[in-house]
Amino acid sequence: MKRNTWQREAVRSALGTAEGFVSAQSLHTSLRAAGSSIGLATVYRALADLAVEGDADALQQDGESLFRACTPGSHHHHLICRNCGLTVEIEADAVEQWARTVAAQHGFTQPNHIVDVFGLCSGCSVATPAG
Amino acid sequence: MKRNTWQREAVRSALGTAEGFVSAQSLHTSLRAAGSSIGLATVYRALADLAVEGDADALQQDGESLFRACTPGSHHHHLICRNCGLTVEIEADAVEQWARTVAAQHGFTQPNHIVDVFGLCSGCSVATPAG
DNA sequence: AGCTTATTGATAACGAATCTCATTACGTAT
DNA sequence: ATACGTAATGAGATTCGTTATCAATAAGCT
Repeated sequence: MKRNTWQREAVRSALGTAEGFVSAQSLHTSLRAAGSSIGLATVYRALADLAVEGDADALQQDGESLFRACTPGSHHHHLICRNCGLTVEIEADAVEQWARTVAAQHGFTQPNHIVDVFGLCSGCSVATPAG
Repeated sequence: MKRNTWQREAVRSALGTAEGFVSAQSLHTSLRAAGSSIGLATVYRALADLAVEGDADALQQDGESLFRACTPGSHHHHLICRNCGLTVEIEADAVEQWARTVAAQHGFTQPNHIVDVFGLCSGCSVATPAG
């Protein structure tokens, strides 16, 4: 049976207040800095659960997994600022259909897809020269 | 100055003969099994170089980087079989434009994107029951 | 051939993520 | 309320992919 613990709620809450995608390690550091006694392994476990339940999105960058709270139940992708991590959820039916079509055209079944767009948000575009 | 070594060529060649995406570790193992004395660090370095030069594509899965030889100079994405690793290069101007448009709509500049489609190839679809 | 220095490779070091297992505490039954 | 079974926790050890170290090697130029 699945139990409700304050640790899970702390992770869920901390993930909700984070601006963009966060690593398990940095989330753990934040929680400890805020006075929590939560363990690192528990943060990893809670994040994995949230991702499975659909309450968090995950992406892999530089060999580490990053997580972010997301609106549950809806399939969407992300527009992420390379500089500050600001993230916008985007829906794209056109891309969903394109993925299905391309897969079918090559005889592939049960298609999945990974679609993420990175860039510099308007604020960081001003602060950072092009290059 | 950049130098040409038989090690680089061995990695390039081994990557070219691989069916789908391969990890640095497995590529190293293959090369050693074939009698080469190449070192693991060199394989990592060569793969990183190939990726930078645009002669190899990279993707991250389960916390490890996978590489694959690709047609240089062309921007494209991949349709990858989850089961056997068979990979098809796909071009999609529509997706490129969509990514640029979405980024611009939200004030993002210098857009990048990660787009990969996973599924079961026709062969594996037959062999593997749905689910 | 000689020289400069980029490259190599064995190994150590690093870091993210997982495993271990004794302890804790959630949820239910009493 | 109290007791109980067991899921969950957490400190530390462990695994595993990747990178850094550094002496030895060899590529490319003169």
